[in-house]
Amino acid sequence: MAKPHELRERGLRLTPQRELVLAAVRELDHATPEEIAEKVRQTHPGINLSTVYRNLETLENVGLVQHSHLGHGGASYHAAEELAHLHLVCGTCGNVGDAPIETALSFVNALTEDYGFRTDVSHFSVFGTCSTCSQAELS
Amino acid sequence: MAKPHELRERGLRLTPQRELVLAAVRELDHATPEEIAEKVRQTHPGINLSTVYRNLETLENVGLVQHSHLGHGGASYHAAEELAHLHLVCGTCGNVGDAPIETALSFVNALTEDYGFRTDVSHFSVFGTCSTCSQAELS
DNA sequence: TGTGAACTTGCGAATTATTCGCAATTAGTC
DNA sequence: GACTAATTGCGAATAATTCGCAAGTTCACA
Ligand SMILES: [Mn+2]
Ligand SMILES: [Mn+2]
Ligand SMILES: [Zn+2]
Ligand SMILES: [Zn+2]
Repeated sequence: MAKPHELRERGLRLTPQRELVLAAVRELDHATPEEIAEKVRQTHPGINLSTVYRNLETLENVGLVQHSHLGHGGASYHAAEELAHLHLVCGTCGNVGDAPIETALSFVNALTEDYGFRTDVSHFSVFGTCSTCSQAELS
Repeated sequence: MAKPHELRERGLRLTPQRELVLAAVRELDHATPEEIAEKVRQTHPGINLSTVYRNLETLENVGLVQHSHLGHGGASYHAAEELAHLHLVCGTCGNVGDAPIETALSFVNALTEDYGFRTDVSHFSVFGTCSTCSQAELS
């Protein structure tokens, strides 16, 4: 995982920390910097949280990882090559569900046509109420 | 602005701070707690930031204000009675554009039908690249 | 194989955003 | 007016993220 040339190819130096951060992002899904740090510590206990933050930023700059917002703040990271999908976040129970990007296709196209706005579907979260919580509301 | 009974009706006590916070949310648009505090200070210089936070939470609980996320974190508040609209946030220049909710109608309906997910269109921000930045990219 | 410049890391401190605890102050009720 | 519960201000506590800097590493190249 995280072959050397993936990083060098993009002009990045290859350090154990950087490789491990990238590997962790790929293994975990929608992971926060803190969760990524924890994962990396299984192999490299000494890694500092600020190193994780710096590497996430660097890796995002060269397009190897991306972040999105699932909760009311903070960022979660995922591998860039991962299949893009929508996040349906329930504001009541906090659950995060997935949906294929195609669901948003006509919406995305409408924004492009009407405003010339190119939507990054994988970055935005869709907030609302999940079906479970909707039903519970009927009480 | 912020007539007494609006608050009492909902079981809230009427304090100058609370009235002013609500008034500020209505005058400003997409305001952060800090911006709201500043606005309130024009009339009531002594207000504490934590009072603003507490009142925003209280007002949101009774449905008078709502929050949404425009940037990469933090929350912005707006009056609940305000016409709901989408926020198109450009990740390149940071601009926040508006679009009518209708644009998302078929998308929202699809989520309801496929997942029973009731989308809160006014809460989610749509990330992407605005037309200006898209064009600038062609260089 | 060295060497050195540029890049990274660890560490602790600084920021920023938000929340808490608590005593003093008010608002609403009777 | 008197009482009770809600609210405020204040300062401290958290949490999340960023910075500065000295020490350690990586990589290019001699
Ligand atoms: Mn939110
Ligand atoms: Mn973001
Ligand atoms: Zn739910
Ligand atoms: Zn832009």
